[in-house]
Amino acid sequence: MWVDVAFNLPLREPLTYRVEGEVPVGVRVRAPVRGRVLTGYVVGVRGNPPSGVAPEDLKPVEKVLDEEPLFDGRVLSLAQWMSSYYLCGLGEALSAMIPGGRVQREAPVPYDEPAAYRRHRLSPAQREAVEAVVSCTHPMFYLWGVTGSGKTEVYLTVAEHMLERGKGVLYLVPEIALTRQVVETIRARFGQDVAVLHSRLTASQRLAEWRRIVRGEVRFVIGARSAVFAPIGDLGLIVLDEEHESSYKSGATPRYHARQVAMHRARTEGALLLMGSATPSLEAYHLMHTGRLPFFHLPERVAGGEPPRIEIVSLKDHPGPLSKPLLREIERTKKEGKQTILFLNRRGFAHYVGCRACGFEMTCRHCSLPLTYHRAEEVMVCHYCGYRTRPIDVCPSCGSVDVRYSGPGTEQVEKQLRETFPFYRIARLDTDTARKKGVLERVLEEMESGQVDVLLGTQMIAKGFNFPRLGLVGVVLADTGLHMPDFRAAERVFSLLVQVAGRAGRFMPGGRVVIQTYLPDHPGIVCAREHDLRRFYEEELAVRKETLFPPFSRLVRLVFRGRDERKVERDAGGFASLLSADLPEGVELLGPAPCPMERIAGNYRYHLFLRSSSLAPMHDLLARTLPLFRPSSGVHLEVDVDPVQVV
DNA sequence: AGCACGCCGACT
DNA sequence: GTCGGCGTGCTC
Repeated sequence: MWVDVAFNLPLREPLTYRVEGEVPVGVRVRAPVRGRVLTGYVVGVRGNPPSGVAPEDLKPVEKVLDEEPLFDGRVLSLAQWMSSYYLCGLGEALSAMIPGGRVQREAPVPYDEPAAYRRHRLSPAQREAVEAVVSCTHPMFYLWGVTGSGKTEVYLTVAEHMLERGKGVLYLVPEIALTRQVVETIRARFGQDVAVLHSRLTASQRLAEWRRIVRGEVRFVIGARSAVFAPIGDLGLIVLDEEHESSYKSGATPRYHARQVAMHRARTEGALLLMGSATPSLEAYHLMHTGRLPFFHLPERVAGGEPPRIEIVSLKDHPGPLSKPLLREIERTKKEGKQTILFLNRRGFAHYVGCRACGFEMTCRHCSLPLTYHRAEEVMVCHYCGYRTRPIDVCPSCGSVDVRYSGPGTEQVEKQLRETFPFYRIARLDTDTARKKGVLERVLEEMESGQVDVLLGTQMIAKGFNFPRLGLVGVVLADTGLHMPDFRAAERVFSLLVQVAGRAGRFMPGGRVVIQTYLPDHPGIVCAREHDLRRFYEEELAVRKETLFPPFSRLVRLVFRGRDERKVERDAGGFASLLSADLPEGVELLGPAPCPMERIAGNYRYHLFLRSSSLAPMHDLLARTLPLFRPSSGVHLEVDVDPVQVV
């Protein structure tokens, strides 16, 4: 017999091989492709050789890797949809969906007995929410609830309802590592029917879990982005917690968005997609307020209490990195016997090193980005490619000694904290300090048990943790990212601030938040202070409408990258003219232009955008033109449908 | 994606 | 006269 095999290659069609005996669709095989032997997925079986190729030219499969299929027709049609939606090969889609581990006799995921489950009584609002969700006839539903409003209990109650009716449940979270409590609750409540697709699983363990799911031994799957592909049969519910999180978008080809895949699965498999967040994405808000997405609002915390008071400190009036008002609050918090968390999304000592005399700026030789000064190691580091070089104290361009180190990072703030409060117990958590295994866990434990007065850190401490003695949350600089030419910058800042504020008020009444900024009048910052979400969404929607960005349009981004700038530019221009030659009505071509981050790790980058009110004409155009275009050698083209990153 | 085939510049 | 650049085609 003959089998059609899809490989992790940008090929349009599967390739056909000869095989001995019966081989089902869904198994992996090793087969020769142009001299080398690759692993591919059997996506079709045929009794007769295909026409168009001489049967004697068909090579035999070298080895069949699986006894049992890894996927069925439903997974295959999802892969086909992925391939057409994200404009990638079928094999590329399957490779992104299915774990690539080796089949081993034993790669079991250890199962430890979960703690006993204590059922919580639902509040009237939560019961109402559950009612609204289970009676929903639309394939999607949104739970818009402030931090602490008990969304998780609603998800779990709906999940229980689905499981009782024999349906499967998929529960997606932005980062499984930060969801220990939820995972524990779920395991306690649903036992061995649960598969936890943890980021620490090895490839073989992932595959072992995938097989358990395929065999129908699992009815409940919890995991991050890639868990959206879990082959649960008779799917009843997909929970998408923290819907606004950008980690649901894949950074590699195919650049899928778990929310988009979940929507598609919900529609085609007859399941309900239940999304939730305290700060919905602008897309979700727009759908809710144009009546296309039913939703329920949970405006109050289960434990009651007022939202925290938020103070904005203008760094123009109060010099930083730690202003007088913030230092005063830290001191007061310590005197009350409470703890402080300080956020700064910038590690290292100084983010910018330049010469005041001639304007020389110290940038990476492989990236068009400034280098960060790391004081502990006495080295300049590029945070994009890792390039390291010696710091300067004399300008290499003009010889001036007026070299300025500015743009403070966590290292510098830590230094100032220790100098100001020599007797406080201060801890710092960023990729530099948490590199050593166990440090993260230890510091968080010390924080929980009250052995730390001030915890300073980057994004990695921004979510997922609840500290009972927390009294103050300080945002050292809210503006990071606002200068980037990214149409979602304001939305990101706003949702970070609202999330951070939510964390502060969670346990203690009278919790305080201090936000330092050079842009005290920025709408994202003002609205966060006022707890005025609607106003932010309406103002930001007006901006998007004016500038014609999502949700008022759809985008496809095409990035060209390579070492040779002239070739990259030429290819971007060449493809642009190919596109403009038969640009459909209503599709706009923007660019080509150098990316805002023009060079990363030695690669020059150019991009162009297609924009239209709907995806269909752009899909058609690209399905037509991409096969006609081959980038020059050394140039790579990446297609990003619904891009999130645009720099 | 890789790898081979094939046609134009500077070199033992 | 060749070695090697990368533009183009193909992979069962």
